[in-house]
Amino acid sequence: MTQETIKVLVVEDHHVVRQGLVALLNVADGIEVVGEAADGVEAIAQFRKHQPNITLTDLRLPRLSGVEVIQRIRMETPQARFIVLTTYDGDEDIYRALQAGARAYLLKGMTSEELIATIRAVHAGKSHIPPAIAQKLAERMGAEELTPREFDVLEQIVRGKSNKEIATELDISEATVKTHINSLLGKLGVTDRTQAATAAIQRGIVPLESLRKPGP
Amino acid sequence: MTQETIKVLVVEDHHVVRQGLVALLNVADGIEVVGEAADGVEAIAQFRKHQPNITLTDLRLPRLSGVEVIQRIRMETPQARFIVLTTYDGDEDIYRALQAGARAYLLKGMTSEELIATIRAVHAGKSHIPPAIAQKLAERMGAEELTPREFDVLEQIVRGKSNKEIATELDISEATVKTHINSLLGKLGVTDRTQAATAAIQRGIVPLESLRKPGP
DNA sequence: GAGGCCGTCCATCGATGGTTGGAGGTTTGG
DNA sequence: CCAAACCTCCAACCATCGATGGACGGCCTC
Repeated sequence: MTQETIKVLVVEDHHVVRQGLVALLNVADGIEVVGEAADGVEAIAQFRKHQPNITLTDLRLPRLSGVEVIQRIRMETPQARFIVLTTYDGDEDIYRALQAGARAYLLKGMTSEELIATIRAVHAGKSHIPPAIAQKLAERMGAEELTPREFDVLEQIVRGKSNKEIATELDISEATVKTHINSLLGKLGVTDRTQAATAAIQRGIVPLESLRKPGP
Repeated sequence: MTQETIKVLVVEDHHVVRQGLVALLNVADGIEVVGEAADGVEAIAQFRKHQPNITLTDLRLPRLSGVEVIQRIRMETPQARFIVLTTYDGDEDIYRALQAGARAYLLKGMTSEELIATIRAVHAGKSHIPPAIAQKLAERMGAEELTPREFDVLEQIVRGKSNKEIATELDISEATVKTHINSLLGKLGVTDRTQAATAAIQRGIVPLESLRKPGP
């Protein structure tokens, strides 16, 4: 069965979690951790260096997000295989990760047996999406895509800006802001800006970290 | 130095993270993991059974939150010592954990050396709060406490309810709702309900998980 | 080139939200 | 017992928001 060992790259920014994962995987039969990375840039460097069979990665990473890591690596190595392992389960994250080419999406709550089984399965060419995740994905699929402009407006709403402020910020009229809001409310399936803000956060459309300060 | 081994209870709901922590701690000198728990109720049972010197716990747990676990255990065993280890850094969480009697608050990003050093320090009777956390705590200290009623209203705001709906829900007049909102806006240092909602989520005043559905 | 989608703009209107400045009742703690 | 903090309610005002129904040019695709 396990005639060849599976080379795994572990990408995770929390030290203790990463060390734990490495420890877990290294005792597993036929799996060898060939590299570790604590952020997106490092992840790409480590990938180039070790050419792992499987890259196990978190989504929220410093410097480059997990999705970006997947996209960039697949540009140079399309056959690379990815498993996303994260705490978050916002629809948008799942969608984007799978869209980018991840073969599996696991939540950190799963057991190490499941993790190892998934690594073997993905290495064997299969995909694996747990039912709970598939469910969310299905919901997300039915939803309409926000246009770039609507996204800009939504972001400002989450930052607590008024229509007038958004108009100034994006250099458009307040009427236009209202138009965008109106259509994004519909797409998100909500009825006012406050609901839009919480929905955006919950679904991971606007990452909570981006709220701290950074202006455009 | 380490004449006696420190007995540690690890409370963490994510399997892989917990296994990782246990693996890390067990190789450390003078530290022994005497029990593990995946939720709050189990944590209390394990504590009673093993009487650990240190309880290392996450805050977000199924069934009983980390804060509740700390409070309940300290009722029967006031000298119990707690280290909170979490991914989240909302001001409110930090405040409540420390308030409940935690001796240290660490983010999962820290190295295993730091973790082990902190366990030793806390066991030796010291407290340890990293500077970044102390900073947040200081901010939170300057803020006024929300009254229970204001909290109720805030929760409804986060759920996207209108003033009228909140009035019905809490069985008070819309005027009263407005009064509460007015005063909570002031306390949170924001100017409208949308900002109040995002601030509440960011600071951990209203947990994001509570948004899924559960009515009163 | 016709139909779509997008982004921009507009006006109007009713609904909702936030401000101000009261006022009365309760509970709690010194 | 009194003060302080809380909860409740009110009215009336203005600002903001969201809904509606257009309108126009640009761009892409078929």
